[in-house]
Amino acid sequence: MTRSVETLVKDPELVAKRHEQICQAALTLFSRKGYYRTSVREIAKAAGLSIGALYSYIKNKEDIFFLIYQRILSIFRERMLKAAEGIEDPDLQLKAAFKETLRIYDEYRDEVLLLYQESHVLGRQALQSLMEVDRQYASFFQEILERGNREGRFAVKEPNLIAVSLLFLCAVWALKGWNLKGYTLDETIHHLIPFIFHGIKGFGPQEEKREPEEARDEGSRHR
Amino acid sequence: MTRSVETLVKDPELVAKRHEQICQAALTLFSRKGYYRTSVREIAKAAGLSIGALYSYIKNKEDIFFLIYQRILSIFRERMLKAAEGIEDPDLQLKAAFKETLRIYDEYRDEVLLLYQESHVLGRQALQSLMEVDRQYASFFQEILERGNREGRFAVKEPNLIAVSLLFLCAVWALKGWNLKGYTLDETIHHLIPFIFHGIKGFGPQEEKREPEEARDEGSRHR
Amino acid sequence: MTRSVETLVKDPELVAKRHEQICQAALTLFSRKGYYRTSVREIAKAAGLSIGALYSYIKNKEDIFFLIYQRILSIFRERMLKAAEGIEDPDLQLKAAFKETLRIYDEYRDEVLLLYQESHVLGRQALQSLMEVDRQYASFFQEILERGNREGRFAVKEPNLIAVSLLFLCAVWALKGWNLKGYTLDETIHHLIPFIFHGIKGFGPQEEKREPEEARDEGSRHR
Amino acid sequence: MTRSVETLVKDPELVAKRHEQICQAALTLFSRKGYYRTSVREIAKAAGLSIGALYSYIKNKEDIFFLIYQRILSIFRERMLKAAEGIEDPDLQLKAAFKETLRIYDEYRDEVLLLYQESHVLGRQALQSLMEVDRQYASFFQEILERGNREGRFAVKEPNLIAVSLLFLCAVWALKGWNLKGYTLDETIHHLIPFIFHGIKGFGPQEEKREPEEARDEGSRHR
DNA sequence: CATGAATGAGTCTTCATTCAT
DNA sequence: CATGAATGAAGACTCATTCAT
Repeated sequence: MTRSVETLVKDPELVAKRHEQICQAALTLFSRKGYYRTSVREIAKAAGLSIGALYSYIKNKEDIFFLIYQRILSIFRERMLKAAEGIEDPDLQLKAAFKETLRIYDEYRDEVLLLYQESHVLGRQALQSLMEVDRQYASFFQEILERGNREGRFAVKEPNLIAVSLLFLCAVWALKGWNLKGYTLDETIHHLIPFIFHGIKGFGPQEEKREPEEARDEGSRHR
Repeated sequence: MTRSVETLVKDPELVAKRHEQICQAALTLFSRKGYYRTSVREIAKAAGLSIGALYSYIKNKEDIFFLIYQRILSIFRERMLKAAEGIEDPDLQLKAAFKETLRIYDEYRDEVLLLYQESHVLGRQALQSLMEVDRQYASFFQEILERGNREGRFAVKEPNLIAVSLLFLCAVWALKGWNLKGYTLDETIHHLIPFIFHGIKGFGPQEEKREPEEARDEGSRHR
Repeated sequence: MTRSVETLVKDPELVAKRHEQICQAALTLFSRKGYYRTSVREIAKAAGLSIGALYSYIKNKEDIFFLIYQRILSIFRERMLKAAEGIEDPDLQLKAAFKETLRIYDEYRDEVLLLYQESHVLGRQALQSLMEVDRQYASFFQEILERGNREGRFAVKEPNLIAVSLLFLCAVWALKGWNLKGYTLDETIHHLIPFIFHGIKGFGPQEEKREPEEARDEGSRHR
Repeated sequence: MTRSVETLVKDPELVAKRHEQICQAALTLFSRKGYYRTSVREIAKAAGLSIGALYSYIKNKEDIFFLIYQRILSIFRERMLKAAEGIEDPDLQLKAAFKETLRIYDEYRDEVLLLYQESHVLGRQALQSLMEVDRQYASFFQEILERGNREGRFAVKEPNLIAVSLLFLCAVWALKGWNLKGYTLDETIHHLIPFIFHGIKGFGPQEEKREPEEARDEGSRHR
């Protein structure tokens, strides 16, 4: 967060445009070959820039990673907050947040993998801010849980711990997808939510509130 | 699994001893700096070997990674199976398996991190076998769940999906530990298990079976 | 022939210039110390390039060898064909071809030595094309011999075998020069030609056709 | 010649036996892969010795080459001298010497190739002595030529030059054999001798002296 | 005499980064 | 702003040779 990518070029629009190109190109390459196996030359070529030009928009190879990572975090946060905002019912809000996060992680699976696999590329500082974002993200879940507790809807002894776990669980799909090839994303969501709510025992009260707007694809038929 | 590390030196005892040294040294370095930031020279020095000597016990830098990864997998499988074998009650067996896995992941946190972060270092083949092991590991959880279902103790619609998720959840501690600094390992286990059994609703039947032998550290007092 | 040297740098003129530098430098070193005893670093230094720069004009160390060898072959073929073309009289044409080849081999003695001594550096493919060129070169001699036979001027039973032998004989000077230190190149040519025409018996018809244009340096005084 | 291979082991018989093993093994490898591409390890293994043992019978890798080369030279000289000794008639003696040399070169083709291709491996000293042997070998041909001249049988203006050329010509078969695949060794000899005697004109007196003892395989029928 | 583990200098090669044009 | 040639430090790996057992 504190850190930023210094550019030689000053025109902010151009910078934004170029950064977009660079991220696009680098992400594909990083996903396929990993950060270290990808050379700056390749990124430049894939981005349609000369090396010289590339280096007018970044200072380091690390910067490229940082660029991607910044982009991801802002997208994630934004989308998730938007998806869950204004929902009063804790059950529905948690569901919405969880579902959206899974969807995002699915959509940005490459990016998620990158964050998990190559985050050590980032220096201390950047790593700290990544963790900070993660914590914020988790605390968003935590607040829902706590509200649910207060309203007598949840019975979560350690909301912090469970929030972190829930957020982490969202990454199963992205990180262990190869182990879940039998399921679609929606099926995964569909079956994961009851687990989250009632565990493997699954004998909690069954009368769930319906979410009218999404009844088709994952609705409340389950459990 | 099929693949093995060819060595110039033939004495198996010496090879084992040296491989131990190498793994020890490499693991520390890999954990601290990542695979690519660690040079073979450093590993050699840390292992107390000359580069030449090191290279008579491995063929590649990749081999070093493979060595570590082989070691981890065999340890994990063995310990987990032993910890859960012979337990009749599905609740207790699942608890035992889950707890042991978390404990192992804690004990071998560096290794787990390595597996998650640098596994792309492995070529196709090795990667396949890693996935295979993961699948086996998961299917062990799956069988417990299925037995629990049959005996009317669990109500898990998709044992496969949930098994993968449970296994994945074991990695929270190792991968997100920095976000759980407030908790000890035992606390984490202690609070995660009810979540797994009853979800965030937590209103399932509360009379849990005690595990006589381990009542002290995680017993059923909670909830 | 098919194979070519890929370069990172694209400007063809620059590439040509650098390749020239590299060949020059490498040839000297290879001649003095052999291919394997010469390090790429030395070549770079001798060529006035940094290693990095050198490697943007070649892909391999082998490429350097290939470059030299390509250069030699094209020079040789061109010069020899030009020297002998358009001569009607078989005696004179063979003489011209033989003399020119010896001259070339003298001028490019280092290169010839390299071809004989280090050609095994080349992979299968390049080796094949080297042999092919050699065969073409020999078949040029063969055609002269066959025409001489048809015109009743030569009596060569196996033109192919003798052509190969003649071409090979051209390499004496380059390969066994140290054993012929008493002779100049011209003396060598001067005395080798009668041997080729009449053998050690040397009692063939003595009235040789003069070659007006070169009467001075090697003329028909001999025999 | 002056130089010799120092051995740690003192028993001369054992040394001789081991040297034999080493030469055998090394020759095969050198022929296939060249001197530099062959590692001492490989030689040791191929010779059925441990590296340690190998190094008790040589001081250097170069020594191995020297060993082979010494062996070749002594064999060559011995066989050639024996083959030609005591023949009075210069024609027959030259023929005998030439034929035997070709045969030797054929039999020891690998070794000949080695001498031509890798002789630069030898240091100054060894190289000098190799040249010396070559000179001696050539001067043997030279003496025959000179005697032939004196007896009015040959008309060789520069016996030295022609002797060197003749000796060199013997190597065609070994060095350019791949270009002479159509011919057998005997055919090659059979057609090369008339060339040497009468050149490409081939119109010298045809009444050749027969060599009674070898009339079958290459006799004077030809021409 | 034999063994083979150990040594480490040296090899080829890559790649992030700079800077003159 | 763009280009891309140049730089050279650093990396993985090989291999001749030694020496303790």
